[in-house]
Amino acid sequence: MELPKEYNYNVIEEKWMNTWQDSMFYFDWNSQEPRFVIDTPPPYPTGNFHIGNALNWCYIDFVARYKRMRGYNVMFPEGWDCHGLPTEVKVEELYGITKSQVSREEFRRMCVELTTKNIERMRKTLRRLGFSIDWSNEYITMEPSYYGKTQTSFVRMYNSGRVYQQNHPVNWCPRCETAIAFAEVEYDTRSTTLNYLNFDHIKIATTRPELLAACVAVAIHPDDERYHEYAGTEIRVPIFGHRVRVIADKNVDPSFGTGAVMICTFGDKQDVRWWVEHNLPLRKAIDKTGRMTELAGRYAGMTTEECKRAIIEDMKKEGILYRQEEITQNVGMCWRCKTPIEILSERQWFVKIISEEIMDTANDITWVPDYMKVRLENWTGTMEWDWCISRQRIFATPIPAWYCTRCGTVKVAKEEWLPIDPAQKAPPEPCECGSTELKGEDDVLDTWMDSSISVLHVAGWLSDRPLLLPTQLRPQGYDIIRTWAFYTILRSKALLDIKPWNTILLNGMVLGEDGHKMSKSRNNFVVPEEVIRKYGADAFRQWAAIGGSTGSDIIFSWKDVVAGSRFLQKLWSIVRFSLPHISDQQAEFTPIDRWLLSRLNRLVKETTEKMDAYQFDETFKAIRGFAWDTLADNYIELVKWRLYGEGEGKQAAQHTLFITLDTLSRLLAPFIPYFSEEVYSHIKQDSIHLQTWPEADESLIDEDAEATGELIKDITGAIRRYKSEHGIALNAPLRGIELYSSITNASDIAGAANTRVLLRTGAPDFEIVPTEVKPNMKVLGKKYRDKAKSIASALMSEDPIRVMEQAGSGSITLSVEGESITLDPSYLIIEKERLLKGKAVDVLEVGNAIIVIMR
RNA sequence: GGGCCCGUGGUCUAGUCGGUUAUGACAUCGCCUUUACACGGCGGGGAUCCUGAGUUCGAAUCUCAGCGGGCCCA
Repeated sequence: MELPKEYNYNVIEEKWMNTWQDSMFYFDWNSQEPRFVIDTPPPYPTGNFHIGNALNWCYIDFVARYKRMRGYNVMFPEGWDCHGLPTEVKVEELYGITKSQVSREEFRRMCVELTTKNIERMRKTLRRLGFSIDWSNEYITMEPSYYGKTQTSFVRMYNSGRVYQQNHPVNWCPRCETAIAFAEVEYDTRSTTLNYLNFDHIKIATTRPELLAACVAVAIHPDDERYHEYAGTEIRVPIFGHRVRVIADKNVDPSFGTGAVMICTFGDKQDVRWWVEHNLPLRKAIDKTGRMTELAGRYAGMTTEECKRAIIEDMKKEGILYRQEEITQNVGMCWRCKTPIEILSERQWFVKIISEEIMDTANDITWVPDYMKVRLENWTGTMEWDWCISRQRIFATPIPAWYCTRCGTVKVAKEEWLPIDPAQKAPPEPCECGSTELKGEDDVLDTWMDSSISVLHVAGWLSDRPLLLPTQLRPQGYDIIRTWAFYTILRSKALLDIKPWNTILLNGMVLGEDGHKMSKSRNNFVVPEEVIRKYGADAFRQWAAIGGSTGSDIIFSWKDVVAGSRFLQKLWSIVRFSLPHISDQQAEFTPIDRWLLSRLNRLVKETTEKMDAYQFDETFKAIRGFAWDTLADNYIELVKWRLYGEGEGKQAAQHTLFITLDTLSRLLAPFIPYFSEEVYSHIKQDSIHLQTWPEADESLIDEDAEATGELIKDITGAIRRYKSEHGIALNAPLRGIELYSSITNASDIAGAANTRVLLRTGAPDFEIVPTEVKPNMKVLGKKYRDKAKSIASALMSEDPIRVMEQAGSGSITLSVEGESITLDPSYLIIEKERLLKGKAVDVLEVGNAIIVIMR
């Protein structure tokens, strides 16, 4: 069968995509084989599987396919992390409504509908990219079967004291009107005004005069001579008139502003620290919508901005404000809407953070690359408050709790009631006080409460299956170490006291071609679908493999994708040439066959080691180098004459090609599944993806065979170059070649050169003239240390002819700085030139071989 | 302000437990249609290995400082 000249990736990829059965990649819950369970990141169903996800999934697929071929029972599940504000915002946009205009159930239904559609679109991209996902283990967090588990995890952690409800300062977005966790706070530098105010006899400086009503103390540094006499006294807050304590605290920076600061509830995190430490009262001046409360007197009802302007005006008039200056400061903002956050004290639900437990567990996990662990350490070290898990939103997992309207008791659901939406359903039993008047909790859970149990879900937690914890691999981007990795470790330990995974594999971010983060505004945005359409999934996957080392940021580059598609075409040409010639019949290998097989087995050994270390770039580059350079440009050129003829060695070449093609298909299978399947389908009637990874045959790795083969290859190359330089057609015969070398079988050289080759022993009758003596610093330096330099320069100034004569007798004696030194010839290299004695021949030298070409 | 990573031909990149001539790709220039491939082959040119200092017989590689870039965070 004649293969088409061009590799038509789109036709072939779609053919195999539609042929492959999902069941090929199902995890077998009953298997006795070693298992390899992957805690795949559940993407947010935006509808578009972006290129950063695609890089992450390529890594996962390389591993999943490789491990399957190594005999592991692999689970590569796919989850969807559905809940969250972005979908709420999108639904409001789509329907032109706000969420308060429809019922909660109706709004939730709209979100579910949109999410379902988005998931369907993203599934198509996942399939087209050739990912070997186990669709029998798909999960969707918005479904009751999943969020019921989220609720169970909540209930269990409540019962064990790891979840609690409390009035506590929380980060609050006044626009979204919800509490958020530290992980959701972004920081940006903004310029603002520092206002200097007269507080009776102390001057204070503040960037937030609108919080004057919330002032609960004034703090000064204990060693500050300007103020220390006032420590412990009371002072009147201007405008509002309430009296507050003056406290001394070493955390005050005396050089900032006036050296005196007002403590408010709450202007920033430091206020919260002081508030706790000095047991200060609470004054709430800002409400949940970002407006001033009754406490703010005549400013009540204003937004914080309006209040700030008004209070500044008033204070200027009254001579309280005496100076203003511009400063820059970092402002915490809501990750979603970029509104500056407030810190409000609210009754919220929290998860207790035990930093030591997280770090101990992290230390028991293998981090790839290892330095990424530091990011978790740094983040864990900065945790000051517990994780606030309640959110004032709709599209999320409901908190399964009720409040008794009579006695106020909080009733948390029993496990057997779950899943449940307390906003819609009353608890099946009355309050302890006997009342059946219970109001359901309106708050919902942070979406990370869903996704941080992904690992428990895939490991079979709360199912009738065995619990497969710890799982083998967590693959994820380094940008979500402080969230997903952190929370998952926390939850796995809190719920089951087991680490979630043995290994965490981090991928970098994908940057646009200009080296910046991809964004629509920079116009450097590329979507995977566009790449597939132009060059196919296998070319895209090659970019993911070789774009950079694991963990580093990777620039998307069209030329890498183009290079990938060219490699496919090159491979296709190799296959197209080889297929009519391959044979599984054994035969006596020639030196060049043994050379190729040795290199092939070395490749298998090397790629196996690199795959085990998750070094995809190095693995793929090694395979590509072998296929392109060793196999195509050298081996095939050397054995063509044998394959075309009918003589001795034909069978050996056919069998060598067969082994090589078979092995190469297997090595390529994890990276380019479509191409390797197509090739293998021409070799055997079976899927490459059900085959085993090749094993290196150590007996075929042979230094001598490689040295001999390398020499044959280099000699042939030199002859080819000679022809090229002399304008001789590459297949034209020469008059004759005489070869002085260690080679005993020159038939492939003769075949490739299309010229008779006479093997000669000894050396041709040339005059050998040394031209230069080079010291071998590697050995010389080690032995003679600080003397090496002067020996080297003495060597180089010696007469090369004299040195060569001495080297012939076994040792070289030199005078170095008045001292006589005897060197072994191995300490130096003598560059030589061979002069002809007027013969009608050309001479080429390759290593120790001398090629004499009859003109 | 702290932490992490990175600075290698025009561009991107390998190498780095110190040691001859620094890897490869793309681009560029020259030659070549030889029955797998011109999306190819062969060859050439092109690098202060960011800067400075130190350690060492010897530094792209180790140490320190600086400059520049990216990311995470306060």
